[in-house]
Amino acid sequence: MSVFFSRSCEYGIQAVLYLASREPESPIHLRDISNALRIPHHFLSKIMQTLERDGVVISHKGANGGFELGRDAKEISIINIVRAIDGEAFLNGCVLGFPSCDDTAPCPVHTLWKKSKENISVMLEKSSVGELSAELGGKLEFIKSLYSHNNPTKEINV
Amino acid sequence: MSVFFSRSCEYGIQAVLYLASREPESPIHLRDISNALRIPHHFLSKIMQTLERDGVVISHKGANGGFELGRDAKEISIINIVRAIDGEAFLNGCVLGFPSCDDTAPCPVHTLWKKSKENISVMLEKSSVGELSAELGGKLEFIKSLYSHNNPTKEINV
DNA sequence: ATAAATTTAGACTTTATTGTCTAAATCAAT
DNA sequence: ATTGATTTAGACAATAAAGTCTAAATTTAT
Repeated sequence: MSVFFSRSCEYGIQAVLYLASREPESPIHLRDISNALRIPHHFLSKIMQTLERDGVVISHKGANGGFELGRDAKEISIINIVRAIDGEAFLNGCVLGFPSCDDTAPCPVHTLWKKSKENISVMLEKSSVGELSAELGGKLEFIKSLYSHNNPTKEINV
Repeated sequence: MSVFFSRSCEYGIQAVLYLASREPESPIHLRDISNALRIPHHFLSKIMQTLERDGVVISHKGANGGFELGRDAKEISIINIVRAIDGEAFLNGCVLGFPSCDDTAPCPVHTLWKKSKENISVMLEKSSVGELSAELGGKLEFIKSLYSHNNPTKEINV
């Protein structure tokens, strides 16, 4: 697991990037996403529901259903996904776990950690998933390549 | 819990900082540490054993036993504690969980994350626990103050 | 209307982490 | 030697996170 996000959150970010990479197709079936990203189908289902409630994605039920981005890809940042899934507390709190650590009673690494947090916030806020997927040359090639070393052809979670 | 370290790791860092802050006293009883830091006694015991195996601390059994730093406080960095407890993988791997993300096949935030990682590495490597506890005006006052809002006097884990 | 495809819901299982409890081993002081 | 204080060991429990399974609800297409 990432040092930073829960696995649910990782999956959510991956799925939204995948949707962005396939625009303007839509909607995309959950099974397409879970197959492409090797994410357990029903697990991803719950994550997508969370993102739906938060407006990050829109779901369409029934035959020919699926998911699409909730708004323009340029208007969705990673932070929106993280907030929806891991909540607000992910960048609050002392990195060493001291309960009352703050600017007035800082823990030993408080100042250093603050700088790192700023960098991370920039990473999460400033780039939209539209930009992120476009930078990679668009489309879904980058995601496919990220799995090519492991399971070249096999589909799972069927 | 921290966004970054396991709770075990948080406790380990806190405990080592506490030892550094009380130098040159030694050894310090486990119960002193767990009381001061509100850490479950036997849980901390296992963490200290892990740190002992890694040479970060030295234990003394029996009456008048306790723990002391395994070497000069200037020679111990947070990274040493993290490596001992959370292992090597904590800063490896893709922050989005893509299994083959690397410089040649980067995920969308690979480059941005790399910069953040560098900042965090500096934080963890460059400052020794000696410096960190000294910067705070020495001694353990900073740690006491970090709990003063909660349980002013009560001792737990007895 | 019916059937097929899909999302939604919720119970359940598995696994990892965190925390608790009891007892044994070790050492210092008397 | 005995006692008391302490670390060490390991079984166990509680909680949270991750993953699986079955069935219901919804929608499109025929």
